[in-house]
Amino acid sequence: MANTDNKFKTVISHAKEYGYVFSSSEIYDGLGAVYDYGPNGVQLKKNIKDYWWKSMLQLHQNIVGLDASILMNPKTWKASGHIDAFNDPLIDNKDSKKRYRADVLVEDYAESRRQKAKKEIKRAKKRFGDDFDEAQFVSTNKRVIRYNQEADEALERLGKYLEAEDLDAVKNLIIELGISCPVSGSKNWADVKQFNLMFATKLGADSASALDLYLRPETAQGIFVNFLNVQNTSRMSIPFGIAQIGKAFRNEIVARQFVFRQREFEQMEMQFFVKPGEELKWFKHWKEIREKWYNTLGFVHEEDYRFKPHDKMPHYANAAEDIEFNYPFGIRELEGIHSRTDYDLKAHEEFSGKKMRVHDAETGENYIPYVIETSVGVDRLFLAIFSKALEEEDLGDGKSRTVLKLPSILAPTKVAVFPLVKRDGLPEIAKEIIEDLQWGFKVLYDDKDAVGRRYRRQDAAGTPFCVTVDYETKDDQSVTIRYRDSMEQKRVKIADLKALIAEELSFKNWATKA
RNA sequence: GCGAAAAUAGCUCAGUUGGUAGAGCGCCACCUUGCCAAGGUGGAGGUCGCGGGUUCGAAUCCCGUUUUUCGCUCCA
Repeated sequence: MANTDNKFKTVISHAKEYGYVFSSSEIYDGLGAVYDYGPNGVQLKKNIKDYWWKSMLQLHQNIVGLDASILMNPKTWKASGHIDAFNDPLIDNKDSKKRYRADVLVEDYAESRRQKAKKEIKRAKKRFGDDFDEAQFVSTNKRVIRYNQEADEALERLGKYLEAEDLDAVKNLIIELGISCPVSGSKNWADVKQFNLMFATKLGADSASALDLYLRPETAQGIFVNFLNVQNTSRMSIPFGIAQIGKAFRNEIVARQFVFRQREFEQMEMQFFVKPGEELKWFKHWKEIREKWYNTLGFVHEEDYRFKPHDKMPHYANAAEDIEFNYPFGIRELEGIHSRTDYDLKAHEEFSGKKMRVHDAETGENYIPYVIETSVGVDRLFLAIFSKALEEEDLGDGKSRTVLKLPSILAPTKVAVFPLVKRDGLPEIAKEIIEDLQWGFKVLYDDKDAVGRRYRRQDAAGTPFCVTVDYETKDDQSVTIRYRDSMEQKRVKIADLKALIAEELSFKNWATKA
């Protein structure tokens, strides 16, 4: 445990030290859970997005792109269910001025009942020793039965009231159960209120007549409301997909764990429209595609990531699985793959009065397509890739090196070019090489310190290739290329350098890795 | 939000029972060296997270606050 804590801290400080991630407005003490991407970070993030975008758009003839706005007509969120579902019931204690989630208070109460039951069992176990029959005791002991019953009943009623959106009943339940404020012990509760996780804002400079808006809490709705536009203009027919990368905003009550859970975050989503009844086949299909995609980045199934069906189905889905990644701080969600049925398009048809349908040439019927969604958190993927890549590698003889083994296709800087020494015309040759390579790749020049130290510096920054110009270069136009991961060196002609690196960074080679 | 821990130079940290801020690395300049980091000389850089209080005197003690990490909860 201490190990994983350290690993996460190492990841965070390495990200800062090498210009990947800074905390936002840091000189003013930052802002809770908001982060900025530095010079290397922005490039890595862009490369991740490009790799995903190409994998979706270039490799599928039936997927097209879209960039919808962050601001949308507020009716969108009524139709999507966010205004109703993106709410948490909160309750304030009037004495302590503390705010709690009303449902959690009841759940904590139920848990404390169960703890009491467990205590009884423990006590009995001690008393009866080896003869103790736990199952028998649990089903006959009056106090244990009562505690467990009280817990079950509280949870059952809570569920019923929340379902009915009866907030007064939730408050009365809290009072009836005698739940007190964990801080002050007070039972002086205010009314239960719904807390909205959407960022509210206003459209219009005149605040009196301004329209209440929300920053989008997910990018998906931008795709759904544009469904007809895209379908009509791109000559797509079912099945086809719409892909989008963009920011979304959520007023999380608790935002934490570095860039993992932020209030402002970026999503990469593809909504795939299919015939009703075929959705589970496509659901499986996209799971496989996404699995292969992660494998091309060197992610290992079951070791780095796994598929996890949802415990409770979202309101819009009839099948839902997460891809969870093994982060330094635990296994957490990275991507959601959902079968959203016709929930969204149907709702938009209802609320807008516009037909969200496609024509089936075979049956002659018009129908609302079903949707399979794959949705990745860009910042989460960034963190997954970055933390997996960061290694403290043991080189033997008590030596080690810090190396950031980013997939070369994603690395911010592709090549660093060094003159072995800073004289005798070697820097000039190095700069000539850079002038040529920079048309294809992000290249960097460094002539400070010993060359070995320069290699290590690039290892830590994640640069996959280093090219060194030495005295031999002047005689035979050859240089050494040194590989970050293996530390091996190869002698190549300057003329062959560009093609060699292009091959290493080829999208085709990466995307078709097994 | 509750509970726990932390905050001193760009980074990692030291700083004794309160007595005027230190090291290593990094950075800049010069010298030296030259294929896997940590040679020499010189230099820049800190109102010790912020605000109060106690004290003749606070990085150190007390209170508050902000930020970060961990546990509980939710999501991409």
